[in-house]
Amino acid sequence: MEQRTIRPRIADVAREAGVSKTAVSFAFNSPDRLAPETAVRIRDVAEQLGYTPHPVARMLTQRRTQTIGVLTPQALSVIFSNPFFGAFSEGVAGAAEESGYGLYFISPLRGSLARAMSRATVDGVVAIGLSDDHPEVEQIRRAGVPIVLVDSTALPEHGSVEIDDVGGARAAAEHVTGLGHRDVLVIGVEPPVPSLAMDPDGVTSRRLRGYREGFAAVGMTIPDERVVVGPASIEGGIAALNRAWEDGLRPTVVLAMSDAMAIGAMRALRDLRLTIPGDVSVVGFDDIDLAPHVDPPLTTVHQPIRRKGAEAVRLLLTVVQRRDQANPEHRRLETRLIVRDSTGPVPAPRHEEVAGANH
Amino acid sequence: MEQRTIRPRIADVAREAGVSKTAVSFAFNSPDRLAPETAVRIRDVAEQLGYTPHPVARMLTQRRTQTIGVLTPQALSVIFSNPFFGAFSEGVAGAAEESGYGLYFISPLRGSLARAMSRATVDGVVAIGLSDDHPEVEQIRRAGVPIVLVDSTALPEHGSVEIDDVGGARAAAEHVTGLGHRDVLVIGVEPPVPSLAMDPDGVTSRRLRGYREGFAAVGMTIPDERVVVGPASIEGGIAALNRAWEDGLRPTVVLAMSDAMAIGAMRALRDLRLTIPGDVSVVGFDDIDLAPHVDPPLTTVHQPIRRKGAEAVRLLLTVVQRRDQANPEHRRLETRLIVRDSTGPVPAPRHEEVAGANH
DNA sequence: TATCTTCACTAAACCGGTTTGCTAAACCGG
DNA sequence: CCGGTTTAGCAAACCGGTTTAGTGAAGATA
Repeated sequence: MEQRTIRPRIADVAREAGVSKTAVSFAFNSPDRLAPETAVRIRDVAEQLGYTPHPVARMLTQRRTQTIGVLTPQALSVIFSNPFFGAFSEGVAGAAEESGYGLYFISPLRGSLARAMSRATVDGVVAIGLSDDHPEVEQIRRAGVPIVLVDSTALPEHGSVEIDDVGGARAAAEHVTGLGHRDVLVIGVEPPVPSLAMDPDGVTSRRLRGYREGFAAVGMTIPDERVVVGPASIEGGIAALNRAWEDGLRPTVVLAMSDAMAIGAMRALRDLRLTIPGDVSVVGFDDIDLAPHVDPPLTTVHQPIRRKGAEAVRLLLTVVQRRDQANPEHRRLETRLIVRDSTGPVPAPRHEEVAGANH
Repeated sequence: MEQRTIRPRIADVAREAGVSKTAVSFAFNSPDRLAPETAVRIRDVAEQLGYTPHPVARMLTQRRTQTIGVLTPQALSVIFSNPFFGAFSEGVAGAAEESGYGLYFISPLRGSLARAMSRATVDGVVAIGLSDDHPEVEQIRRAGVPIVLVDSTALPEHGSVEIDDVGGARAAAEHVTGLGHRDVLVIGVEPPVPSLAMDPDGVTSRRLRGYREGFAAVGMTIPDERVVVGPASIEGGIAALNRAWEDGLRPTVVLAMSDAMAIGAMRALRDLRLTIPGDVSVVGFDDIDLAPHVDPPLTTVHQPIRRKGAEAVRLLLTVVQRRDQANPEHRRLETRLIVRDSTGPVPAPRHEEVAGANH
């Protein structure tokens, strides 16, 4: 019946209080420029009218939005299915809130990240997993907003936060080779856009390099056929492991690049009537909160997820607030292997070994 | 050295292309009002200048932001520590993306949710767990933006999505009473703001009602001393259980109102050298993705988390897009008990029973 | 008493777009 | 060849605020 109440504008308050728009603006933003009683009166009128400054108009004149964006090259609905991202967001949100910034999530709009970016009203962006071979990276950068990259170092002119992927992965590999394992399956995370070749600077490549270094130390290589990728979720892990299994791979250890995938892999292995770590050992990556609580408690590479998010925001805010793009900071956080119960010594060769598999 | 490049404005494009601002605007928004070749020329110039319409200015004139907000009464950094919220966000994000809407997270700004709200540039809000006894709820509603409530029915003039909390909780209680349990500990989720009394319409109250109904069926009551609350996280569960234990409670079953808390409780119980479900049974609530994978697989009340988020967005968008506040829709989604391995028959009375505890 | 400040407030320009109302030229049928 | 319609594009108003550059009166200074 009654149409939505039109929100009062600054002019309404001005008229009602018998002052100019300027005075109303002052009453809110610099009350000291008004006689105290005038300021109070104006704010009373505003309160009573239910007036509140229109945030969009305010953004326009102040030329800033007090908002930072979190840019993800994949749909949020897939990103959020990885528990890692929840923890990362926790770090981002904590640092943003602390500085009074709002949080806006930017993900591809009708297939285009650049389009989503141009729609976004943010003062700066934390981009997670945006590799420099992303087809739209140039357009995104041309938007001219400050960017901090997480998990991709490729663009040195922007600040960045990364972790020691290679070191962490190597430690994982050394751990399992030390247990006698030689037959490995690597489960990697799918790059957001199917590039022609695998981005050599992406997380997957870096961690793979670490795994290979670890195996190289005992004179082993990890052939490409032993590497399978999928989305970083439980489902992705299940699918990846089953695919490998159907391809005839019979690893004694699975190195997964995300805990969610590791958990999925464990599920799939169990469904194949295998025990962990009796028949197959599994190592994850991330050390999400739940890693110690799954069955069995997951051996994994710990990374400081929350801190990664928080640091990224702090880096971003220094350039946003100082308008100072010069010599951006690159920060690398440490990783470390956490040995729990999903890894154990290589099992004695099984009788019913499948012909032709893994030598 | 070089200051940040000033982004080109519509007037720059107009001048460069030798047309009016109007023409440029048309070239982007209604190209059919221009001669085809003119439209193309203008867009070429724009492209070459790196022009992209200023999103804030556009919002101002179009009087809409193409963004929806997710309102949480607690800090995002605490909200995100509950895996439930990741899944919920997944649902929200999926539905929002599908309709071309951006996602903005609104959480208290310097202690005030209303302040955060007035800063937020959104066309509508999905409010999760906003009870009507929240001190700022009136101010928030006065902002006049469409709101859909999730997990709180208290404001019938807004659309809402809820679940059958009572039924789910009752089923959980019936399950454990059926196993012979009588000594219960309820672990509830802390309301966002410490109200004077417990909000009778909050999730915690509703689920507690369900538990009580289940126990009432076997002639038992759950006294208030058997109910302890805390933040809905693993840590919160650990703390809650330990607190109860120190208070001398020795339950044979723990009913937790969130899986995260249930997992925390299991951890704490193990650290007390108790087995699950041998010594103590545990039931969760939510059925997060990881619930089947923890040790032991968690018996819990399933709720359609993603769908809850998606439905809320869809409800919101119908009122946002139709500008139609009339007879808002209230949707209730089903819950169901999923029995896994964290519950079992009540154990035979232990020898070393602590004097004075639980009869 | 004349001039200089300070104080309290305002009119107008501006932020960067979109939209409305209009005009001049091209087109069209009779 | 003339009046009527369409087409292509423009000037100006507008969205809802903030900020700049004053203005007039009161108080301070010489």
